Amino acid sequence: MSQTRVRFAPSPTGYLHIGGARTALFNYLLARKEQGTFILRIEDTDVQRSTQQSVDAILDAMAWLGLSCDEGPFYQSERFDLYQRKIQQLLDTGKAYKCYCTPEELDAKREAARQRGDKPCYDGTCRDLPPRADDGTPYVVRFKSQQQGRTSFVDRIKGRITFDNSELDDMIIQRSDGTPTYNFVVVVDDAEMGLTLVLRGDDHVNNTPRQIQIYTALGYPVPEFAHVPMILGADKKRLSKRHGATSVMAYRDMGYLPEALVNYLVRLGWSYGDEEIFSMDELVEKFSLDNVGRSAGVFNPEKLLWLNEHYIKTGDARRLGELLRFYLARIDIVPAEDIDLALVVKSLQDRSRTMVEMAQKAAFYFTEPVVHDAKARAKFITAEQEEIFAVLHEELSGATFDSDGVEAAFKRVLERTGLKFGKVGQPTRVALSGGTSAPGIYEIMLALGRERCLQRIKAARELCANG
RNA sequence: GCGCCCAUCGUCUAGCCUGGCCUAGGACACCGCCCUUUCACGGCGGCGACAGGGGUUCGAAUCCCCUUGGGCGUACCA
Repeated sequence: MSQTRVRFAPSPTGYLHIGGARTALFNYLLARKEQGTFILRIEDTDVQRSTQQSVDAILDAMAWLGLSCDEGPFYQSERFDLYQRKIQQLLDTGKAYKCYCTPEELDAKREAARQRGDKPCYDGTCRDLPPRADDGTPYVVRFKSQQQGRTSFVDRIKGRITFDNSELDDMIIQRSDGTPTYNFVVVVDDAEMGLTLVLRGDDHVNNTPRQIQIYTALGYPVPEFAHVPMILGADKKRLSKRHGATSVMAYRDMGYLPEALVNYLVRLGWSYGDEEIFSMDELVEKFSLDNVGRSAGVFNPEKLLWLNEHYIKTGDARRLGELLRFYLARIDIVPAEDIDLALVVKSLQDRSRTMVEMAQKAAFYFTEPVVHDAKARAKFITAEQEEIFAVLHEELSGATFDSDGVEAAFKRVLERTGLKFGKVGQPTRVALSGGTSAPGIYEIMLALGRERCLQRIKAARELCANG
């Protein structure tokens, strides 16, 4: 195990979204590649907005994607004592101070600054106040930031980034209710958990200089940073619900395979030459921050769909069969015991872009009696086809039910009736599946098995007779 | 407004660091042809980009500057 320690630190105020999933994935990949440690930390300092439900949703989504952590989940809400001590330490060393300005005053000052066209920074009213006995007046604790000079760091993705310290105001590290704020706890935790690299979203670059100052004030070593670009919608705006689903689990519900989402997400912002398809194992081997791009990427649902199609096409039929059960259940279908789901999957793998689609297309296998599409029936189940069904029934009765066997039986039907493939194939398809658009007829026969085939052909034949 | 970041086909990207191999490669989507028992799959081909302007250089997608465009931040959210 190497020294590399990274983390994913979501705040449980909703489900795991696409952007968060990619950040988690990159961290996970790095940890695995370097045989380091992947830590999961739940950032729930905002007690109001955090819910256990969200925590569970995030955990579920990570498990589904296959992103297992080595340590955690840790909950910041359980570490308030630690933060408290660190804040006191800062207060004691004069690196933080109590601020008695009210939210209303702050808002007014901010607004005034905006009016003047100035940067709306805290003006430092309480910065140099003499120590004051605690008389119950509410206060927040502010970090006394460096005002001279510059703070700069080398981002592993973006290169050197420099901020003028005059840009940084004294931010609040403890609210008036005594709870610590994000920018403070993130530093304490990242340091206490021994992170060697902080890999997170682009939206945090602006927080980095102030965080670096806190590391220094607290005497912690500063880790490396890597800021991954945002994911945008087609309109180049930050990805949100109006761009479609942003929840990872929504993709599972829509019939996406986790490996497809993982593959898509990793390629959005990272590349490895011209390669497009990567298994998790390959990613662990090939992933590197060196090939992560610096610019934001647009989420492209169609490419994700293509990848999903690919993984369905090449996936193990038995595994997909088990997954299919889940999607079948969602449309109230409980597969019959005697039908091998792997055969069903094999017949549909090249025809389904999502598992939801596969379940829909698979429905006919499990529906008794078969519901015939009206147009298809009018055209292919008429008096004209009665003989076909009769002969087919006979041949299938004696056929061996393997792929050579059913094919041979079908060929004999062609010989006996003197008809061409198409003339017999379509009626057969309709009789067996109910429609004209379905898997190959041999595949259907094998999945259905002899009894069901004979039953369905017989039913079709009866329909012919009845007009 | 101010600050930080970014900029190659519609989209994801290769190439950029270490200028010439780039008449800019791959993938998705789209279009066409082929294959074909339906629907699909597949195969082949096509369309399509270095944001603009200045430099530096024998030579720039690659280096520098400006402009433009976009993203992020600017909370007692994270």
